[in-house]
Amino acid sequence: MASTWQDIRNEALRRIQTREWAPDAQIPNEADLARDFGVSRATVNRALGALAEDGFLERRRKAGTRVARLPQRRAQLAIPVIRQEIEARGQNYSMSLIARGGARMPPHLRAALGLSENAPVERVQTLFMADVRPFAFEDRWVHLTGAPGFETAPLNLISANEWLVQQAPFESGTLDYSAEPASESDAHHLGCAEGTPLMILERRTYGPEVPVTLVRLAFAPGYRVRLEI
Amino acid sequence: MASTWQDIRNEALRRIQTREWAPDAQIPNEADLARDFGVSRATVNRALGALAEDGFLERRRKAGTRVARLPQRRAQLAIPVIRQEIEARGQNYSMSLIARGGARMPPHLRAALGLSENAPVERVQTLFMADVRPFAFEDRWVHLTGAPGFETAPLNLISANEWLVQQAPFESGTLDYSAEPASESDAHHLGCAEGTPLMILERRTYGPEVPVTLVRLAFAPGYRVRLEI
DNA sequence: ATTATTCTTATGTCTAGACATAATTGAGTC
DNA sequence: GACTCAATTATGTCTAGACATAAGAATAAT
Repeated sequence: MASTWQDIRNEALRRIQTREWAPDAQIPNEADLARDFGVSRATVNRALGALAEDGFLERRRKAGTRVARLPQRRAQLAIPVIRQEIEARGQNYSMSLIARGGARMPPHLRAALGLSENAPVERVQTLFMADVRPFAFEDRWVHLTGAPGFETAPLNLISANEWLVQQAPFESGTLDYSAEPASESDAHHLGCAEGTPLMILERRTYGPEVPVTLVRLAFAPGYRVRLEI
Repeated sequence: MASTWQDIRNEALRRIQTREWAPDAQIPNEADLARDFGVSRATVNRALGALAEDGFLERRRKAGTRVARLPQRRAQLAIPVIRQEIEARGQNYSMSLIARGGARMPPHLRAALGLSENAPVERVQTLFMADVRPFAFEDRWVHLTGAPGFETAPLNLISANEWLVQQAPFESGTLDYSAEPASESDAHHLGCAEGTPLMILERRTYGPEVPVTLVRLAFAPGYRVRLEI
């Protein structure tokens, strides 16, 4: 008879899915539900809050709670830390630093990250291997003001990715996946033919104050991005 | 002076980011933090729970709370409802039913969805347009037991996707993105050269009891999947 | 030494009551 | 009718206290 907040959430979800609570319709308020279920209002609040978090319900003070018109579910992707991704497959992770240095950053990339003309940047190119096969080729620009100490990071020992995750926790960012033909450089490093369709990830991350890094990752052919719902 | 649970969360996050609470280290227990911050334990619990949800902390009963070794942040993707995606760009959505009927489903696809040999399925092929340009080509298999009434859905008026979302709310599923060369069929419908790199989405959805649908979506060249953090 | 059993402890959750806050509703005014 | 302002109301959150539960730690039995 004792109901946990998960029980309430499951029952509410069932009513949504069976359309007992129709899309866009108001559902009873917390106080009434609490009475009906025989629990305290805090418990109902926890349950409905979780469903709102997951996009099944829309809640507004005074206006009440309604079922989302399109149950816009969100898929979650654990941000790829390449080492973990490789190790999760039971393969052996390794990486090698291909190139590193303060190159001139092309204006369109500068603009994409929101950097001024003379902001100090460093470019790092890394190849990641799963067992003996190339897994991904990374071309990264790091804004040194946004990642102090990066110039002296031992990138032969730890990948730029992991160094940044540990040393310069970011606040926000975007990931953009696209399908593109392998460039000459991609093909060379990944050992595939030029023009082969590759999954490309472009990632931008921003710290509390300034942009931190812009990354272009080219994955070896056959790579899949999996999201669970 | 009054602290909300968000204040506590922010302060905890600050300590994590400044490494005042180092990765993998234990942090004080809820009771102590509650005393220090001058709030109730429930409030601390709410704050730390949120940080655990976001992957900054790992919590286990009795063992206590520790800072995640790698703060594995999760990116969220709003599940693509194609009409919304097109309309969000300010373009005009339209679609046309290319083919529909009860074809024989290839064994490997059957297996992928977990269907038996004689489960009734229907195949639907749809082309989605943004303004006058092809946007995506959809090849969908629907398990009729999992989506009762689908045989008579007016797919010339409403897309299979929207019909299913509204009529057969699913429980779980997977999305798989990959980069593949355009097949002859893809190229024909999307108006690109065969072999052009395309973003492919393979989506499987399952109802409470049975599999519902397996979809392969080929997006026109240039398509990007964007995730926000 | 190894295994089973019993503390012990930190998190997980529920309750009842209270106040805060946003937003709609309705009343009163021009 | 259009506008302003106050009343109302549903959600958001806090508190203090309580019990539940998982799992590490200590103890007892093999």
